[in-house]
Amino acid sequence: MLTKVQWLYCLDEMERMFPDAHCELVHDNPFELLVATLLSAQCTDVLVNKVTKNLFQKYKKPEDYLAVSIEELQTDIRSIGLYRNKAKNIQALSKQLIELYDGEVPPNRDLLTTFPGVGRKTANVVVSVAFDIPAIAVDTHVERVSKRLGLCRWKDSVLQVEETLMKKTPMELWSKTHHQLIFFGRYHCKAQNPNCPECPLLSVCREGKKRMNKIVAQ
DNA sequence: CTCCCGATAT
DNA sequence: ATATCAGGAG
Repeated sequence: MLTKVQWLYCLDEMERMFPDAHCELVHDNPFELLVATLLSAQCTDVLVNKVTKNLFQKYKKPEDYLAVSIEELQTDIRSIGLYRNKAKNIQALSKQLIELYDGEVPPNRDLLTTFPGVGRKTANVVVSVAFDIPAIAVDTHVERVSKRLGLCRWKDSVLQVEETLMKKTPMELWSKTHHQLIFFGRYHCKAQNPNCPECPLLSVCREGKKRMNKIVAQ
């Protein structure tokens, strides 16, 4: 397991690697971020941005998503994948926003998770990015990197990973650390072929040292 | 646990 | 051909 000192070393190195890590989902307001994040499930943000570029010109407010048929909305987001669920969720979410929140996205994680298609990860992204509320959204990259490093156990749930990250990271760094973990996972510690030989975190990484030993043994 | 699902990288 | 992508719901 990583010690507190080793984790703080990782934070320092990731700051060197990705000093300007940020949310890469293009958006102009909390509602657009909510829709973009919902669309991003099991899909790259590059593809989400390609779709939302047109989508956000056509649909500005929750009412706009309810003014079209489900089939039309499906067609507008089809290239994203999982488009039937996502179209249904966007319309149901829009309806709930209008009826209960006057069309405004509530800046509260627990309220956000009551929306259809919005789980803890999506809610954490919205409160953190749109409202500057400290949170650590655990997506596939954050989970993989945390487990490879040995910050948490392989069997841990995403909620346990999030709790460990919050416990071991100073709260004022939560949002920045969250984005740096994503950049690190996306561009360096990739799911396929992680670049361990050139990794600044190799000296403290459980999985990295294991992989390097395998290479040396051959 | 399974299902939803198209686009892209390997 | 297969793995993976800013997951969530049943």
